[in-house]
Amino acid sequence: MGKAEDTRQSIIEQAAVIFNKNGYQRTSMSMLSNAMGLTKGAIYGHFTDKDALAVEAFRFSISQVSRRVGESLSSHGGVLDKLHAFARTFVDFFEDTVREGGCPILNTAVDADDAHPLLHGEVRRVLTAWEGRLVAMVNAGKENGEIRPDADSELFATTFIALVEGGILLAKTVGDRKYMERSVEGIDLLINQMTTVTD
Amino acid sequence: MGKAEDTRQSIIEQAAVIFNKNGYQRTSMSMLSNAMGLTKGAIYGHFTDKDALAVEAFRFSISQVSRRVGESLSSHGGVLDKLHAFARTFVDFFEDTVREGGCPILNTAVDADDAHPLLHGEVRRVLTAWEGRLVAMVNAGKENGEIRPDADSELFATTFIALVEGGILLAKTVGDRKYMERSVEGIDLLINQMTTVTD
DNA sequence: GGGGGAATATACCGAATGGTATATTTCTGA
DNA sequence: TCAGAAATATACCATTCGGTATATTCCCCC
Repeated sequence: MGKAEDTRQSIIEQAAVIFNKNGYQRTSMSMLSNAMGLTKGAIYGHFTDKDALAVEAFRFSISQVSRRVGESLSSHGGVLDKLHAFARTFVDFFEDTVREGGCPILNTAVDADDAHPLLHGEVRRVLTAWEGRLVAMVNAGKENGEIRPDADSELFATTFIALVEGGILLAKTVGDRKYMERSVEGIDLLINQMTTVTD
Repeated sequence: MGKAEDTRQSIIEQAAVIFNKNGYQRTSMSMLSNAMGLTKGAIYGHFTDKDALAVEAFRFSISQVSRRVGESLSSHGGVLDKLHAFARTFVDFFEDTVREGGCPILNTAVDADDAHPLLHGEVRRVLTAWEGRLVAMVNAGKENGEIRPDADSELFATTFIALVEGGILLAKTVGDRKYMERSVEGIDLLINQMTTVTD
């Protein structure tokens, strides 16, 4: 509704970047409040505690990525084209991703280990949803004949995600986007394997 | 030399696990000292500050992984066998890895982001060394005829590392080692592609 | 154009942080 | 064996942490 809701949303969006850049633990409530020109009292008026804000911030980050991916896929008709575009998105937005602190899934998965069950659950849910989406795409490709019926959709989904996240890790850590490009090239290879007959 | 050196080494080895389990930031010096039955004064007698200890602990963790990998590879003669065994090692030791807090490379790369240049440099060095080792193995395979001369060794090295790290991330976060197995299966596929003629 | 409630600021809490100066214990070599 | 040095413990520092009670300001509706 009114101003309060705007403030709340603004806190989430700003916190999302700061959390992602610095990690959950290194991000203090004072850091957040200072960065957005508010006081801790104001923030705690909108969120019960640091964890609750972190969860909302993480969800927002994920929704942003989903939006981008959705836009990339919408301009492609075939399943194969969509899969290639899906992978290519992570190369296209690599610089933006780095600027905003890296992949929120990767960061949160490592950061939220055991110590933060709420965040851990969020990441786990996002990862399995991502996997399910890829499996569904491959199955759709099998139905319309674009993909061989005996292609292993689960194997593909796992390697897709692993290559994307591993590629981001490598590229960001070493500081060279070529690692991201190579990882996506590897995904392209796997996509092609699901179409042509190989033994 | 004497007892002091033993104590120092013991501190490093115990700190390695605790750092890896809890992350750099969440691991406090009191936590470390309590866990190993020492006091902070004793630890600070051996290390100038938390960062110095963290670097030594990271190096120790890496040396442990290297040792394991080295043992796995030593029993295989051919390059292809060595590459398969290299990948398989990460499946074989997956449970141990999880028990000790996950992959130290993955954890430290995400944790040491910008804020800890020393640790960041360590991870970067380890990753490029890993890449170099893989490239060298592939090149050796080209020379002895096990691998096609036109195989892309850099592409292979990058996807190998990305799949291993991404696989660990997925398997540990979702809590199912099948993701690790699938990632390594993906590596096997890529190895086979470098031997048989495909277009 | 106020009155009232919502939104924000202020000031503080106890606990924990990384780190240190100094006291005490333990080990080692002559 | 025992003196001196090396290793460890004790007690403390200033700062920061997440969080909160209360005071103050702002905004919306009658």
